[in-house]
Amino acid sequence: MSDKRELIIEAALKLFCENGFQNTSTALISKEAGVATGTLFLYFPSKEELINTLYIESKKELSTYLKEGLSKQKSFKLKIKHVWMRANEWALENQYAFRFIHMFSASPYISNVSRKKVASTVDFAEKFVLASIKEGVIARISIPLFFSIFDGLWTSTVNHLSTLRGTKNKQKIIEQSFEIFWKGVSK
Amino acid sequence: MSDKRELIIEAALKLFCENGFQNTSTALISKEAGVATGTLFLYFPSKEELINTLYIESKKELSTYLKEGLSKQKSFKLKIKHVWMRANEWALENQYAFRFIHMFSASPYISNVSRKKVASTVDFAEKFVLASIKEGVIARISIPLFFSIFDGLWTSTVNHLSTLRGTKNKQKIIEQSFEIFWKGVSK
DNA sequence: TATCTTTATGACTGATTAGTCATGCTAGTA
DNA sequence: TACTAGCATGACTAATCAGTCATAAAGATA
Repeated sequence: MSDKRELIIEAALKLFCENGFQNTSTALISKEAGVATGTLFLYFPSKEELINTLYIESKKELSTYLKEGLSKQKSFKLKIKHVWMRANEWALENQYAFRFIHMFSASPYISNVSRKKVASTVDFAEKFVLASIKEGVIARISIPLFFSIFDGLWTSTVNHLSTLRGTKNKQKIIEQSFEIFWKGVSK
Repeated sequence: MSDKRELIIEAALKLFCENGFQNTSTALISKEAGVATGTLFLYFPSKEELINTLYIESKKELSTYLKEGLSKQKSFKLKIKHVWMRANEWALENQYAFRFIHMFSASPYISNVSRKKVASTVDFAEKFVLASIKEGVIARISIPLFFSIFDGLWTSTVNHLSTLRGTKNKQKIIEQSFEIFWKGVSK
């Protein structure tokens, strides 16, 4: 992957988060990235494609990060907690990417193409969540609802964290939120 | 309030939800509303102001709807459940307004002005949530985190509901989600 | 009916923007 | 040094859009 492509991605993520899709022109992105206006269209056929790519790649990065070290966790609770902790860590370390995913998910830009391309983001979790329901570890709810709740709690936790200062404080909130989630979904 | 103003608000809500802020021109909104392009600017000084107004008025409507009949509920759990049920009902009945609030909250458009103007949306709940924490009914978490979690779970529940068919099914999910929320936050 | 006020219209404009393309640059090869 | 291939440039353009304004219609008042 080219150096300039990466610069454009970084710049676009930042500007879209700070000013929204509407108020971020391709010229501005190029300027922020330190490349010519034409260069952007060398790597991305259109602004919309750039936005979709940003989403797909951010989701992939997140997914990879969540899976790392997962197999070491033995119990279902530990597995889920591992994913929870890493999801929150990732969001704090990649604030622009996190906010972008959030913005994009809420917007109607999501094309069917991108929806499908990232359908596998939580695939890895589906198996053990299903297994846990069968084992009676967690309440009898549908998998999509389970993921939806995880996602909603994750998002609101991170949004809450961004209003706080202090690393220790944040760690405490992340643990607290997980306990709330776990109390809620476990049997 | 003028008739045309209302038509513009309805049209704008619909189009913004369907096409996003970027791909919805003021001309298109006027056309959908059945008024002249100039008329929009008679009621709203700018597109941005229109967007802000949409947010503020939707939030106010929601807030009013949530408070209705609240005083009849005796226990804290019943009060919160009342708010939860009405929040979900409102979202299903006002899908565009709900999606708009969601979109807008995720976007950076939120100006400080609108943030302040709607700060009172959940004011009414603050008192009895605080009281309940003191009474030991719910876990010792901060009020903002409590509201953040409520909001996150509400949003993800409604998003999940929109993928389903059948009123009875939906009602079941709403109850299920509330139980998860309540198990999570209560002591 | 005549006069005044308010509300509505839509053609128009200045500014902005996504995307193009002819040209330039750089690095690899011989 | 001469040639080539592909990356990079930024001035340019066709299209679009937010917002204006001169004009007109509709209501109100007397």
